[in-house]
Amino acid sequence: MPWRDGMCGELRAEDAGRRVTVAGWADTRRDHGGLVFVDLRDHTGKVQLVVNPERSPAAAETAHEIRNEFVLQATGEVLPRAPEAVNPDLPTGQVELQVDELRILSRSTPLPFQLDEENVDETLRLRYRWLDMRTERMQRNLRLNHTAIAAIRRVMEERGFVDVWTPSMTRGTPEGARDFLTPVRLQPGKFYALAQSPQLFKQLCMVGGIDRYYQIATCWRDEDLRADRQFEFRQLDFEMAFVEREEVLDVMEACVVASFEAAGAEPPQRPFPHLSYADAMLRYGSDKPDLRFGLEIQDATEVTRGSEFGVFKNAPCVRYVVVPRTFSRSEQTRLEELAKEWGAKGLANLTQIAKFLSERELEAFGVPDGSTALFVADEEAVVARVLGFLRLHLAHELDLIDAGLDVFHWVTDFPLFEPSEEFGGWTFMHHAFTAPIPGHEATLEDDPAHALGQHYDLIWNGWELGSGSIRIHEAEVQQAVFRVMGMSEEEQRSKFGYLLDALQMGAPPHGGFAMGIDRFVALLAREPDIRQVTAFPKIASGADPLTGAPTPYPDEALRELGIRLVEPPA
RNA sequence: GGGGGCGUAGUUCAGUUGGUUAGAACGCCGGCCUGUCACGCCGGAGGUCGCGGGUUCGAGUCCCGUCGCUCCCGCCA
Repeated sequence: MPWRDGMCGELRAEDAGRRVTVAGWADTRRDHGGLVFVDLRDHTGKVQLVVNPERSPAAAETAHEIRNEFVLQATGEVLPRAPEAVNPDLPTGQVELQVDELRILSRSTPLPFQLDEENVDETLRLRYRWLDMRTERMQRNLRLNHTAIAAIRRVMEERGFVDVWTPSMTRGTPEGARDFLTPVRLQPGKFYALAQSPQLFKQLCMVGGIDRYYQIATCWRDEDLRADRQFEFRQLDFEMAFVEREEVLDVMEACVVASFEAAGAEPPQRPFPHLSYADAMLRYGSDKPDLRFGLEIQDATEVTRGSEFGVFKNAPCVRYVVVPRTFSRSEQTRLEELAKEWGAKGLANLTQIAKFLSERELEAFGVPDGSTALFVADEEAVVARVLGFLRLHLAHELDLIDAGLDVFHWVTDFPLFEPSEEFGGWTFMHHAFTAPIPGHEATLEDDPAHALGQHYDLIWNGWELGSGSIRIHEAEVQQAVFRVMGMSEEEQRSKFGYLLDALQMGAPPHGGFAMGIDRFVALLAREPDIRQVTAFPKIASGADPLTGAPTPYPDEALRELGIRLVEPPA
């Protein structure tokens, strides 16, 4: 005897007359004293059970005991409902199951929260995630997560990618995010790090002739949690040998489109538009701009050079945004406060500074009536950042974003290096393995500031979905990059000797990409954070409210690992 | 590390200028009910107002501290 031979949500008018056994959870019970109605729910939906004491006295007796979320098994006859009893709000509303046999398979205590209640405290939901998972929302999200990954795997399969498992426990990378450390009993005093990404292993797969590698890879980073960040997350990680950038982007776009189609959503148009890093910073003040709205940043540096207006006169960079409305005195003050929080010295409103400007300047700005031009003058990086934040802030404040839009685009040609605030000198912008764009190999050591890399980011509505690059496949170039970062020959050997060795033993040109799956699925599900598409996420404090982890360990266990606890830093 | 928001019944919330016994809805318990579908009706239980201190004749309400949750900045190669 099977537990069930039909699914609750799938019964339809054409099933009338069938005898079926269904099993699931008691969603609601309407006990009329005689007749009892139970909405029985499984992951396919709900169906109404009718327990009639005249038809089955034993089932009726059992039915009175039913409470919310009891697990039930019911056998009976699918019958069409009388016309006036049809429930048009339920896909199964044409029929109901007249119950002959009813078994309570499992009982439930009253729940700590109601499944149909909205805005339930999230820590409580996570503490009892197995209940939360029964809601339509979580069922939809977890299944969408699966659907997207399944679609991606089909794309990779069709294109000849090979799923190769790479280690979770690996060598630490002190210059990246903080590592999660794993002590090892056999090697006391030493630590593995949980992989922040399979980056180097997938490159080694290319050297090993795998040609096209992919993995849905779990990655760990010990940094503060956010709406779009957890300690551990999965990424679609792939790498290809003998490819140009466009082939990599093509694979990634195909995965995005396939996921949309599998999810039953309208996929974005391909190919996705490209935007250079320089353009993104100039026009949007961000390397991951949200392109669902305008408010493009305008450059005024040429026009204001030598201006009579003191603030503009000697500023290395002057830019502005034109906002299609005017602001009150207090609104203007508030915006200026925000600009200062973001690092600006001030925020100039054109109408207030017009008296200091020349005809030529005023003409160049050409602000229409009813609009406001807001200026920032400072170092270029400060101007870009402040106007970038301001642009986003105003778009939300003034409701300029069409929530129905999905804008995908690439940002390309990133600088290879950025000034290192920690050490002085230079550090890489993304990672140390990105190849310079052709022609920049020779000069990168003399002029690191202007070396561009073959790096690309995929952006969806201002969220960075992932990034990739054409990698360095020549040991000399790799060593030049390490030297720019201030690494000695010895340091290079000790940290990355295995990579340099591999690059000297027949490394093909190669490149790849990594996309955060959870972030992608959260956006696809229109959820505000990745916890809503993750089965068992941690909360912002870094704890797991369900299991109570992390927990202290007894001293004996630590001693075996050669570890003694000290007071953590304040 | 810094800034903002929140914390009242199992849940979601209300709680006036500081004023008697802290309320509602849902859930829960008991009773009635044969066509309901958020069933209905009657009755009932349920509170360390996050915690600690202070001001006051009197604190859910004001002040200080603290804890928890959350969003953001830093951080996230």
